[in-house]
Amino acid sequence: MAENAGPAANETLLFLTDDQIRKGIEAMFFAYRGFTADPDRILAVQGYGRAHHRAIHFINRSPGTTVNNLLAILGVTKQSLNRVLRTLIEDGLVRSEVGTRDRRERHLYLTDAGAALEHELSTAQRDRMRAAFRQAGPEAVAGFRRVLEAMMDGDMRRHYVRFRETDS
Amino acid sequence: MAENAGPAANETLLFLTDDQIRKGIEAMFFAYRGFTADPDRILAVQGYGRAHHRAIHFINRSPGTTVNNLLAILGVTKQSLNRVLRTLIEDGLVRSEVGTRDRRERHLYLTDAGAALEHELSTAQRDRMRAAFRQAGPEAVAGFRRVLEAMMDGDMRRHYVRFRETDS
DNA sequence: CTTGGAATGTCAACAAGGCTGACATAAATT
DNA sequence: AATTTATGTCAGCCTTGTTGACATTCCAAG
Repeated sequence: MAENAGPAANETLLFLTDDQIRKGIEAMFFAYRGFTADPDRILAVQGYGRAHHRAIHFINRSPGTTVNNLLAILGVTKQSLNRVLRTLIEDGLVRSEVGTRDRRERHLYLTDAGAALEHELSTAQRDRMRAAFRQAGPEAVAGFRRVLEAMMDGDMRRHYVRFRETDS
Repeated sequence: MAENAGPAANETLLFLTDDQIRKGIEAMFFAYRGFTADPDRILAVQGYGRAHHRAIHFINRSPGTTVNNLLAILGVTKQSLNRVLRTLIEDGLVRSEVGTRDRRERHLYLTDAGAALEHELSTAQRDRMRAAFRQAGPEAVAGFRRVLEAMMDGDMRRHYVRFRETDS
């Protein structure tokens, strides 16, 4: 959208000094901690971890997604995901259905209990994000998103962009 | 789910819809993966992990910092930090000096080898951050920082803000 | 139709790096 | 002298990453 063809070049490039870059790096580090803090607290009570949250989030995001699909998004090994998935299924939060078209595939859905936990987690995380957005203002939010999108690996950006298409 | 204000506020608060918030959440998730990907690759070769990177980063940022200081910044237990620190000291990347003013304290410094690894890691991470900053532009970077600062926990923001001053 | 390879998912075992609890030691403080 | 503070260590647990081995299913070539 808005392009940065603005002021004099030396002014503009101040934001690219090593010191500014390092400040950005530390901002990512500290902010990510805040980003995960609230869900982590909820998950700890139930004996789950961040991996469970990620699985629940993306199953909720794409009901009926396959294990392979989830692997590509989460970027972990299938064995690692499978362990998390197994506990979620055993605990009745996730339902796994054998594919009809291809019976090797397992399609994943949240149960009512799973949806309830998802809601609790995402509410906590959204509350913090919403407060930060509100405090920073709409233009800052647009910039936040532009920088983050530029920071993603290409294949991850693909997953991110694909999700965007589902909105309005 | 939506915590939208009245219809009149709709236009100005579009960036606070649940859908926008969710995009921000997923942007954080995917971007953080990119953020750590390059250092992770370097660290894996040397047999280190992200915990070593964090220790090295903050020792480099505040040479002579104490163990307790580092604990507060990193937000881990001393047992956990000590394990990482011990390997770094054994491998000759970090030097631990008994404090002169208070001889209970250990002041931490990077050795030349430690500084070399730090430089390799931060170069990789900075390159990506710089590319993202350049691509997004200065206004976006300002917004990025504003949102991240608002997302931090209060005590973490304290460490973040303090980084310019000579610490301890 | 059969068979071999590819895709998908599961089980087992191991390592990194969090955590808690208990305890030791040395130095500073009261 | 007693207590508190800063640090280090041992033991053991949990989550979550890894690889290796293996079962099941599908599909396509022979």
